[in-house]
Amino acid sequence: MGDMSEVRWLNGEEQQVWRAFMTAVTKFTEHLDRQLQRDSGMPMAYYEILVALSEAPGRALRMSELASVCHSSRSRLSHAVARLEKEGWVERRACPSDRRGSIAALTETGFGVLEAAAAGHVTAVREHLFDVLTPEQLRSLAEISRAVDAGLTTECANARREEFADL
Amino acid sequence: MGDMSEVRWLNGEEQQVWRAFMTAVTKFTEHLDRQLQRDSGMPMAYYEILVALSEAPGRALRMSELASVCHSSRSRLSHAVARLEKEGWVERRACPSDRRGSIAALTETGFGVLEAAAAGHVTAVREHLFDVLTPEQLRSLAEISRAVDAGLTTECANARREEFADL
DNA sequence: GCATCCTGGTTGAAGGTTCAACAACGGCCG
DNA sequence: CGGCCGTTGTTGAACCTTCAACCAGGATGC
Repeated sequence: MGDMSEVRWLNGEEQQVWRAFMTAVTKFTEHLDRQLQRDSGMPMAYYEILVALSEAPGRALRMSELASVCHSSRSRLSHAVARLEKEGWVERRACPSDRRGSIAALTETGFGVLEAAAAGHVTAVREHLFDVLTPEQLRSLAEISRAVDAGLTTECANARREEFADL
Repeated sequence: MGDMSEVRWLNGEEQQVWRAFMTAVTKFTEHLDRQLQRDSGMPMAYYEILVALSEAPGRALRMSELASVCHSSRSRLSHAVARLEKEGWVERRACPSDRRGSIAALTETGFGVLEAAAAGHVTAVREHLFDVLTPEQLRSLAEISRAVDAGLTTECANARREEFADL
């Protein structure tokens, strides 16, 4: 925890930016989530798991790698894969090199479901993100995203360093 | 549903922007949510309810208005206020002008909790958003947010129009 | 007045996420 | 080998969100 003695509050203009940003993100992700749920019966987090698997060599990945690719916790992934397995979209295999390991593999059925879901999802993304922004704004959004991501990554590194400092 | 016969897929560059954006948003909101949960015992959605109430005249709002301010469904809000009421941060009152209505009001305790939570939350927002972006990028982010929001708003209107068209 | 429809709000069940606890395995060092 | 620690993955409970169903009260039309 940093020093809270001098909080740099947001001024009026900053608040406007902040709220506009949060509103847009909330509505946007909610829209995508609802679209996928309605048309393909899965939330966006599950769709991204299928995408990650489909792009992996052999359409299979170890759970821990899958978790890191999807920015997901192990626990969440474990629950999610359990559901995807019950649907018959993914199957679990033993990992030959490490007996702790578990490998999630996309089934043919799962690949088909993903192919069917992709069209609607991509269309929604294009309509509500790419089509409403100019090329200039898109470039800017990419830069902004990378900057925010970088800020969070170094932050996590800092947090880890502080943890060690406590010991 | 629109015509899916010619899906305009994302090219490589577009995919990069898309993934960078989603990664940044996911990590960012997760970070804020975790910070609030850890330091103040509530998720961000609940924090925003308290904020909305604190800014309303008399620190009270009707449920439906509160829902629209917070971009929340009625159901979600109902559950959330139930929890906030159990904590003693919000109380429900009858609405004098409409006997169906229910009014959520921030308690003194709730206001105190909000004040205590605000410092850490605003600090996190500043560190991971405002501090990592240039003034130019912030202006751009505001424009982008407004454009996306507008795109979703007209889309909702279209959806509603299509609903009517079906009848 | 009354039938009808719409709006405001709540509820319960089902599904998703988080957190803490745990079991099982690998790696390392004595 | 044997003890110890870090990693991998799962589990169950608690919590949050969503969805559909529902009740109660206003609004409209006859």
